[in-house]
Amino acid sequence: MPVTIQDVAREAGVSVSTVSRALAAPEMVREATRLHVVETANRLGYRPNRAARGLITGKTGNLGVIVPDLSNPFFPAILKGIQSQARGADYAVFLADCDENGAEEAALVQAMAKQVDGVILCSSRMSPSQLERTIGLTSLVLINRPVRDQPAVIMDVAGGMRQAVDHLTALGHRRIAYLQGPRASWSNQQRRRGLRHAGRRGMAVTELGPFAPTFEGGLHAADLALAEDVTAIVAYNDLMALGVLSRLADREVKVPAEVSVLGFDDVPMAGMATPPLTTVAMQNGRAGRAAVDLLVNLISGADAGELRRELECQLIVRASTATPREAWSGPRQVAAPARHGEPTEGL
Amino acid sequence: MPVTIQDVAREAGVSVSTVSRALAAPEMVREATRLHVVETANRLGYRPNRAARGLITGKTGNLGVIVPDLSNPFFPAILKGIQSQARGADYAVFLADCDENGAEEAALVQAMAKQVDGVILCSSRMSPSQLERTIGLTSLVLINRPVRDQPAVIMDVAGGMRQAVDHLTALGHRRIAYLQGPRASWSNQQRRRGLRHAGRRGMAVTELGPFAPTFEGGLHAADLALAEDVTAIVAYNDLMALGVLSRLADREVKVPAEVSVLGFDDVPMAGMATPPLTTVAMQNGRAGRAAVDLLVNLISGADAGELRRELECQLIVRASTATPREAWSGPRQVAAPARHGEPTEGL
DNA sequence: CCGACTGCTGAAAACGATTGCAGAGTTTCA
DNA sequence: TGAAACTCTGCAATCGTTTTCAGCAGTCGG
Repeated sequence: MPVTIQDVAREAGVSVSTVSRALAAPEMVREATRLHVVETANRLGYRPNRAARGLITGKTGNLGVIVPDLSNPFFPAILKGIQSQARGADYAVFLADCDENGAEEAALVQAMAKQVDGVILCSSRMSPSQLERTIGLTSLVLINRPVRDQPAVIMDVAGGMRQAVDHLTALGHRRIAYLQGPRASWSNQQRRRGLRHAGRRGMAVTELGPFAPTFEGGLHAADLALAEDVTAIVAYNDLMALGVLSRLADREVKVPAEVSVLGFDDVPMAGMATPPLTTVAMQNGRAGRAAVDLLVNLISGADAGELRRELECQLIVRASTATPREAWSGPRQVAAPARHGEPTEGL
Repeated sequence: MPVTIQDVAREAGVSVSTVSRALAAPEMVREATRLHVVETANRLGYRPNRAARGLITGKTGNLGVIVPDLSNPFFPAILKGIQSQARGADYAVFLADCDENGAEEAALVQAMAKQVDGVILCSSRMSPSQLERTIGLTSLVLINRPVRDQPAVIMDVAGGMRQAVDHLTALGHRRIAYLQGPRASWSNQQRRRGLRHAGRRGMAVTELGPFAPTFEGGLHAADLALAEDVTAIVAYNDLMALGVLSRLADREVKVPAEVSVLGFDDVPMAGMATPPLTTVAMQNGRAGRAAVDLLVNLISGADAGELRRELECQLIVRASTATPREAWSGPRQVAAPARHGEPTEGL
């Protein structure tokens, strides 16, 4: 029922080869013929069968994307970038969710390998050995997980952390807490690396955790952080930071008057929290687009292409950070008269 | 380089036909041969080329999914359901995001049609005529948008609204406001349909809007709602409800002591808001799974399958709704002494 | 003992595209 | 004018699979 290249050829009165060339290699056929063929193809609504094409060319015209968890708002943002860039390059996108499971992720790549020209792995959860085995199954581009000389898009998280540190230093903070995410994760390592900058700025950092990188993890971590003698809390990501904010509100600790809170990722919710969360924004959309560029280059064999793309992070200053009015120390008496310092908003 | 059916045949000392049958139609080959072939195939790591198979069977083994906007937390939840169910049925999933644009959506279906066996449209943004034209391009299953006798998964939003109304009635509310979402949207229509139930319960409903179904829309709507003489605010969705919550907090209106707030969707953030939001939960994961079931049935031509699947909604009572302590009326004096009614939490 | 039947296997024709090769025109140049 | 060079187009092979059809061997009934 669908219109094939044969139909077009018959209708246009030429051979299938000519049709194929008219559409794919314009310079190989006479201009008049080309126009005629193209017109006929359009009139019939011909669209080449990609499976058939793939069979002979060995290319599928598809890209695969694997994310650890779709319900983590961090990934849809990347996905949108991948989507739009892939569409522009005339690739379709296969999506799979590995449920934070490295083995599942490896299996998915394996299953996808034959149906795609390459795969983009977002924040891969695979173990190094799994990853090592997976490389070579198909063209791979990693996001946020550099491995040897594998093409990758990485975000300069350490740089982002340095911005955060400088921001807090400038405000006058001298003692801060960092709430760790999953200890093994590359992102967590990078944040800690950036934290070393704090020492050079004469700031004392207390590392707590690891905690679950979730809202609940933040609730949990908040109490521990309050028990430390710090004036600012830097959370592994925004979800945790939101948890911290929530817990502090419950305990009637004023943010940012008494404690400043800072997150990572700039998820959509960050700007809507009370107070709006100061956070380190990642360029997720651009990361997705860059990954597609890298992958397309890799596929087309243009080894001239760069192998690694590093994206800057950007501190977004909102209302959850301010100059430390006073250090928080020890448990607070619930009924203590609140000092209504105006919240220094807008900084 | 990849191992083909020919390789397996040669290695096993049989013909390609036999290999094909051994793997796909076990009853057509002798048990001993089958085992031998299967063993050889596994040993060589053979995986059939789906493009080649698709060429002859006319089936691709792929499903397409189109969502209006990935960054809307409502859709990833559905997507996860689609994912896992599709994987179980041995289908791969093509994903596309139409950026809330009906024309784009139609174009995407068109582009996908040849590469998939069927498409799932989540909350389609197409106009009726666009949709009408799209039906027939490929097998189509709709989520949250019933059209004629097209197979669809729909959520009983009206029923959910009735639960919400009953909940508020039981608490003693008599005057509520409903903040509309996009007026043309099916979801909005359904919520309004459910609202008619309020009349039968002797409750007065003020409909406001339409507003943008976003956090900002909620900020906007909150002020208008406060100007009405109501004790509860029902928002089109959770994002709006969160906006309302935020705005009310800014204006120092206590929720739920002074006004109850209620949302729809139960997005992950709803439970993390302060106060945690009472909301009508949709079974997104199940909706996704059901859509895949419907689509697979449709594809396999088993017309015996049901055409429409209706899923119940479930009111999740959290802390943003309570008995109306007093009606809100007129602008509040900012410095008025707060009556610290304990927030009746847990209801 | 022969024919029909059954159960299993292999040869070959598809599916829809791309592409190397060769042939048919047309132009160029001696 | 003839041959060479060059353009353009068609034929046919090819990709990896499924599926139809036919064939072979063995079994069973008569």
